[in-house]
Amino acid sequence: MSENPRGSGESGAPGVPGAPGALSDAFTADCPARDVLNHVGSRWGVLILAALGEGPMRFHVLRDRVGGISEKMLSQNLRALTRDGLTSRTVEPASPPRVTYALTPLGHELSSLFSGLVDWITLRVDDVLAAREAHDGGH
Amino acid sequence: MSENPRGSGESGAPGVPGAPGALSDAFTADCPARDVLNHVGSRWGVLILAALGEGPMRFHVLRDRVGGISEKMLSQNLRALTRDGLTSRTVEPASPPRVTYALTPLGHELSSLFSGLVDWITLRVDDVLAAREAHDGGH
DNA sequence: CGGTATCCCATGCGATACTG
DNA sequence: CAGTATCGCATGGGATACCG
Repeated sequence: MSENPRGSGESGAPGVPGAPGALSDAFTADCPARDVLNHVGSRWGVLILAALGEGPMRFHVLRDRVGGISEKMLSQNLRALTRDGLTSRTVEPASPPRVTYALTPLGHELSSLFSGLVDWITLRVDDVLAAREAHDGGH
Repeated sequence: MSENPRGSGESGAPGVPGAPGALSDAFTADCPARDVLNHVGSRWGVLILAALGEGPMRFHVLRDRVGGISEKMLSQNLRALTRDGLTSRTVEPASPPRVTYALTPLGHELSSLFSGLVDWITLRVDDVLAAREAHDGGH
């Protein structure tokens, strides 16, 4: 994403980025919170964290659990999540190398939120589909 | 929302979209739930729904609230969300046209989840940043 | 098994301009 | 005010091939 040319000219928006101890929320364009949101709320981030909420998993198990993800994307997202302190990577030295990913305490909090999201979608997907058809058909 | 429920777990045969009685969750690649997740969990979808959780808003107010969004993206996302039955679009016939967007009951449920996410990020962004610096510095 | 590197295309998204 | 249309590029992300 690019810089916001208008800067922080938000009217009434809470949080001034850069101010010491200021409350910076994800609604503000130029603040770190937005960056974290884009990481974590990416196409695969949600599913990976939600999957790891079910327990630690090895690479291929995780790849299996998150349907449709490529190894490249899994690896890439996992590195980003580990860098952000949300997941941990543990290597057990064995003849077949054994790498396990797990949630950190920080990641566990997020995982709970995302599990809630996944659950909501499972519950409401029919309603959304019905609304979509009603909208397309009726219009 | 759920603490850590296995509610979204796989029950029986996974990965067969359209199978009668099959529970289709967002972990499955080719199911509608995944599609909904990608819509709703997009870069702007989260912020738009979270913003509308504060109350109905007109176009430019919403554009102001969601820092950095272009009018094109706002319009595009708003149409998608309305099509999915998550937001409503109300036009008041006036000399300056007055259009107000609001959450539907369905959208309100999602908005609550996303507000939780935004709040979490606001709370934990410092921890993530610290972890990132520790990772980069130590590496 | 658990990755990384390269190629390449699809599309998300911003900038700009135009409309009712 | 509240959008839509068009252009163009940066990025996301799949396919494939290769490495420890």
